[in-house]
Amino acid sequence: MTERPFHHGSLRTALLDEAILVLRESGVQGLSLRDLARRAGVSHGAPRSHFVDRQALLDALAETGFRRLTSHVELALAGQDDVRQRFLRVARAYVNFAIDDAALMDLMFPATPAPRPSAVADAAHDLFATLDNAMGPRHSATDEVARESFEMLFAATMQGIATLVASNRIDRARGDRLVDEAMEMMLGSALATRTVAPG
Amino acid sequence: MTERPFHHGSLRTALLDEAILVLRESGVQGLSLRDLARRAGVSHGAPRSHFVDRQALLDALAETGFRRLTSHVELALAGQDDVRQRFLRVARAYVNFAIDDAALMDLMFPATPAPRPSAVADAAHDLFATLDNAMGPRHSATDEVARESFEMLFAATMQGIATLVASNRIDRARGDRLVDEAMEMMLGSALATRTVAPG
DNA sequence: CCCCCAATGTAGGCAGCGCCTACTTAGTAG
DNA sequence: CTACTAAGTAGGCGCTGCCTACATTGGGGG
Repeated sequence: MTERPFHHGSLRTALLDEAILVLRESGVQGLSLRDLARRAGVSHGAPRSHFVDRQALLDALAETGFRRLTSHVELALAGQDDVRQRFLRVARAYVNFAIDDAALMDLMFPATPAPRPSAVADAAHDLFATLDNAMGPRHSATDEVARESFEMLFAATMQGIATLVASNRIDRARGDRLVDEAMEMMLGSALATRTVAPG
Repeated sequence: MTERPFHHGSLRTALLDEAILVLRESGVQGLSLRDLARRAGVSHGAPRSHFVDRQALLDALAETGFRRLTSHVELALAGQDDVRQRFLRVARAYVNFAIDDAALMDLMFPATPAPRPSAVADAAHDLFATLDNAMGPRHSATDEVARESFEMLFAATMQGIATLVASNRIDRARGDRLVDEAMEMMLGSALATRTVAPG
């Protein structure tokens, strides 16, 4: 009577959780719906009840990726110390996430973009809104452009460092130092003084 | 008698050229050895004479990618104007390449790295050696670390900007401005003065 | 000059995959 | 209790990568 029940109960979550592990292990190429079904102990058609096709699974993974990254950033933002320390923590959190889940980042920022479900777009928006809030209150409308530039440059630099580390071009310790240097450079720049630390 | 000859003559090159187009059109997921064979007008087993498996094709693509990017950078370096202008041109060339061939960049900097043929590693090394030379003669042994940091930060930032543009997070024009701002920031930093423009 | 051989391409089979359809089971709402 | 729906099963289709056996070709050594 302790047989596996007909209904899994939380197959969708189980598939996503397992997919994250496979993604870390074998990349997106190694991700197969049938394999995930086997690992979950269900038939090969079962995932279709939760994901209309493979791309739907990848989109769901991207969404959870954005949400996890957002919560990491929020955690890094907690605390009352100065803006430099906070940004440094955010940068480290961002890069560490992007390194540990590099294949997931490729799903979040795909090289060949296609129209995405609004849930993914919303999750992505939330991440950048969080980064935006992290910079504190706005000071003037004219600095809005500079502020956005700074945010994009911040995200781009962290993403780029993570890419170099993930692809084994530089090792992790070197990447850590690079993050520190990048933050020093960015926070010391004129662009930053007009946005993050005015006056 | 004007039949297609039994031997293609330059199948390997034809496959690689066609693969670049498919890569731009459909990404790495859409790249199939059998499809490439069909496009080249040969049987589905023919590519095996030139690429032992699919990964070998991807590796060859990565190698040609590094070589093409290197030549773009070299072209951007031509000219006698000051180091700022040269670096700005290199940055634009790098970002434009990474945007136009974003899927190829993923093959060059894979999220799930595996041991790669020495030909790929050599081509990658050549690219970074070219970037290294672009910074002009070295000034002191103690600045060697700062110099490498600057190079890595340069590559990372450009790669990150390209990723944001390629994945449609920011548009191309915004990316162009971001490149300018990034270069202004990097060349104005203390790290740069210790390496690129000392004194 | 010719013949043999290595390189190149052909043909077919195998297992795994994504996607589709028809069917079954389980939980729930009326 | 019964109907309806969500969730899972089972099987088929065409595609893929990879493997093996075989055919064709062109070039280099006897």
